[in-house]
Amino acid sequence: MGQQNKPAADSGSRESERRRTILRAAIDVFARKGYHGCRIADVAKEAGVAYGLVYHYFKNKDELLETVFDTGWSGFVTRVRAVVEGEGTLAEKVRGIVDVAFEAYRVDPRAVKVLILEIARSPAGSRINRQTAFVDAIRLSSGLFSVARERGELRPELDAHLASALLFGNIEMGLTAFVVGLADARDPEALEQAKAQIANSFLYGVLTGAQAAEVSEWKPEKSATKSKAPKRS
Amino acid sequence: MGQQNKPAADSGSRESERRRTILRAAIDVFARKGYHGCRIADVAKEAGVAYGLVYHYFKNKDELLETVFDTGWSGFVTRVRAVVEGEGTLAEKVRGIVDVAFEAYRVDPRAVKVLILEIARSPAGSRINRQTAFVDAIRLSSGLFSVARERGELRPELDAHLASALLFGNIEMGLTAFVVGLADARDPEALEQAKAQIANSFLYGVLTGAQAAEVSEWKPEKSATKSKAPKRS
DNA sequence: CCGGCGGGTGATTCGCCAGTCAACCAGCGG
DNA sequence: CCGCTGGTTGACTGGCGAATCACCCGCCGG
Repeated sequence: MGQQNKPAADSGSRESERRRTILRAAIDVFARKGYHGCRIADVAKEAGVAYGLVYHYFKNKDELLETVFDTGWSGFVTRVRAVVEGEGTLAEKVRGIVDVAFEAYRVDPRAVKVLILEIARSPAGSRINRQTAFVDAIRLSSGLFSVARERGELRPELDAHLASALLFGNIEMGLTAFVVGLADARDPEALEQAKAQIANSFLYGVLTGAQAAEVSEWKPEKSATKSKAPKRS
Repeated sequence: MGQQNKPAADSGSRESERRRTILRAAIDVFARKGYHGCRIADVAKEAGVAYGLVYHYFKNKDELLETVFDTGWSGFVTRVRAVVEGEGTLAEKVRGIVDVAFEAYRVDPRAVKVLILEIARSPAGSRINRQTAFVDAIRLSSGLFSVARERGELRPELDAHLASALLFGNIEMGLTAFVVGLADARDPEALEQAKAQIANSFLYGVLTGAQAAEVSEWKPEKSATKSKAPKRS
């Protein structure tokens, strides 16, 4: 009986509704109690399904986490790649990447929380090398910086990898501030502002003088939000 | 050496030799296998003591982790505070903070690894709010930036808290690169370079033009020796 | 010499939770 | 109407590991 109607088999295409429900529930519970702090029973209850069903769709707890990771991360990387490979100046692309990250957070804060808090730094355990994944993202955008450096847009003393790492460091820390509650996540104003500040200070920090001058002139064009924040100086 | 009675009682002063051995072992094992991946038995074996003795010195596994955290983090914060409250320009202090972090890594990479990978972002679980601790550090140095902004050294549109968060984000990401193996930790040259790049790109990113100009002139005075920043006490 | 005390030991206990499995139920084709 | 198939259920179990506890031993004071 070489049968393999395993729902997991055709990944991505049309997984059952149930599977997605469980995945969703897993994200929520992980976000609330952490991977180690949550029981499969919790996930099942959250999803409103029987305990055993979780194991019908996922081999084990690790695979569940792994799937959460793959889903979220691959979506992110895909969008980042689109930005990296698209048209635009370095500055525009950097802004683009920051946008992607913050948009992801706006759309689904809990998923981002899980990615940041649970997965990004997590020691040995399951098979997935999240470190590899993380490193891949850094490498992906580091190409951007090598090119820019050759063009003389980047401070020559900067290492491309490090620059890339710093960008993600900034983004991650900015998001962490929200995740952790340092900043108010429900305030869209705050999000916009943080986004702009992260991109700007990173660009100022990394570009050569000539390029940096242009940064100052940049204004957020699409004011989906209200006018720029009145900053008291 | 003098002998002391309740080991746990007088915290910090002179805890028994044994207690410290166990703590040390815990750090090593946590660094190797992660908090959740390690058994108390592993810690005991690593320390070369009996299983039960661990419970003689620590109430439970959580308290063990908590102690690791407190020890490492408070040391770090103390040094950071010294820098913050010491003499010097903003740029010098920023460099000082970066120094403190990297020096800590140089001295005890494994402890730093545990702090970064296991504790810094870790969800609900034990009592300690590491998040609070983290936030405290950010607040601590954010004062630096408020002052700097009033003096006009800082780009006026920057939020002091965010700037501070970004600094730690940069540092953390830089260290993570080593912890994770992206960069070669055994190369002291690489460490020095990363340090300089982090400090510089952050400063460029955050300072006003006038101040930033001075950054370019800065040179690491000694490659082998540490900077003038108050190093270990 | 005795007894008590505090550091030190490690087999035992005990609760928890991932993962299993037999039974259940809807639909459907014959 | 029957029986098969595949999604669905939840009681159950097996192992694992945190925490306990009864015991050990060297020292000190009386």
